Amino acid sequence: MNKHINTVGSNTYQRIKHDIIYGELEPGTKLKLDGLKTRYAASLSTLREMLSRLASEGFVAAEEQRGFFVTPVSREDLIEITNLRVLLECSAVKESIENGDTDWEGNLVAAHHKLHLMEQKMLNGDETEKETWKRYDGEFHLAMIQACNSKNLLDIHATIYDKYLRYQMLVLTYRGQEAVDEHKAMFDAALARDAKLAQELLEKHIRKGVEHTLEKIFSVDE
Amino acid sequence: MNKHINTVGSNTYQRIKHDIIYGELEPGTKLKLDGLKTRYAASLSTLREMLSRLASEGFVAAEEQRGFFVTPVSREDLIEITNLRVLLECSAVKESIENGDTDWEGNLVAAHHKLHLMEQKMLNGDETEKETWKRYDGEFHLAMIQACNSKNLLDIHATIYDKYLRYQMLVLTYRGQEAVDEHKAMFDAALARDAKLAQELLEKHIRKGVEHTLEKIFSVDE
DNA sequence: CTTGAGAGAATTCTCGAGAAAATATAGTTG
DNA sequence: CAACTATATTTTCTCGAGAATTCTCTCAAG
Repeated sequence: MNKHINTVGSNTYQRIKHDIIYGELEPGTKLKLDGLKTRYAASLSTLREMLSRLASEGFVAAEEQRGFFVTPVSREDLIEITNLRVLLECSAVKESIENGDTDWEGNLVAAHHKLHLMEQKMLNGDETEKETWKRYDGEFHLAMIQACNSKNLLDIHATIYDKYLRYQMLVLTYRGQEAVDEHKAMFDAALARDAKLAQELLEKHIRKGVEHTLEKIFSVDE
Repeated sequence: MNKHINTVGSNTYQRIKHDIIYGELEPGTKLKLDGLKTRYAASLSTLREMLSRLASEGFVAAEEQRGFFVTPVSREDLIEITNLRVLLECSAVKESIENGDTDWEGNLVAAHHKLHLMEQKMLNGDETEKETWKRYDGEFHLAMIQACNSKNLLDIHATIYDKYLRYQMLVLTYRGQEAVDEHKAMFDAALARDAKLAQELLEKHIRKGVEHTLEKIFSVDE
């Protein structure tokens, strides 16, 4: 299915990134090279190379001569990430709806269908595949903006989305029917080529989801 | 003045990045590790680490098992970069104008003053310090958005701006009095706290500058 | 009881060497 | 002469070791 990238480097890169996003490496944790060496079975040089990459993407904080840390989380950071996501994704969805061809529509229909199936599963109480569900959610949002004609924008968006995803994983709340309806409404607006409506729905959708998250994570502490 | 970072790594990182932005390493060039090793006097591991970083920022293209290249330039890419810069910088300037405190105003006044002095020099035919001029230009634009309250946005903007700068350096045109007036108008709008006007002026300013560049680089070829 | 200095330990930073893969070259066959 | 194969060369990828730096703990002085 998905091509297996076989260098030690890109493998550990993906694993570390995954572990940060999905909370297995907790925010603020010191990433000691020697510890990572045993955990990921890679050499110091290789690890440094990948940590450097993750640092420039913002998942890792690097301090000169003092090592690497998992980037901490904070209320302010989540708000910044959210605003950026709204800005980028709303801009992209407009372009995408205006430029999208038949292939784009096809992929969008498929992505929404897969997401919808998973959402039904979740509504029925099956919470065994939260990670898969979130992946379909991401793929649906990506399908919406795929035709925006800007590789640069899609790249930046992907990173921002992953950062948003990390916050989601810290609580992993499911808004239920409400979110399902929002996805459907956005999907319909996109097929109807109503860019303005899609933008409005998208912004509300994103902000509502994050409010939910903000309350749960940063209600008392930090 | 500016603190000298002394590790071999960050030094070569800065030098390679500089050489890419200022065209000393031409777009598309194959970056052979062994060649870089002699040029920058650093080991393979260190070089790989820094090239990986530059790759994830988009200044270098990395192909699995096939090495590193200076990211190519293209008309489409410049247009994408421009649209992103407009999107990010206009959003940031609005926030900044609405939130900026006295410190922000002070820095902005200083940045505009320095830029203005340099522009006068350029108008008088002194073109010996183009790099300094472009630095002041960048610092002015940064000063405008500095108070936007989003580290994430400022980070992304900085990278996008550097990419824009590389295209500028490929031609290095000077629009003269026109650009000077535009800077002044934006500066005045910011001090008058007229966010909407500042946004409009900024978008026009950016797009005009790029049109100028587009014509010169991609008029015939590629 | 706090503060500072200094030795020792832990950690990061940098390097060159060997393994793995890709590219270029030469040789052979149809 | 073209196309394929085998070999040689180049280049990337990965690793562990040693140097440089930071951190930690102990102990003494005020």
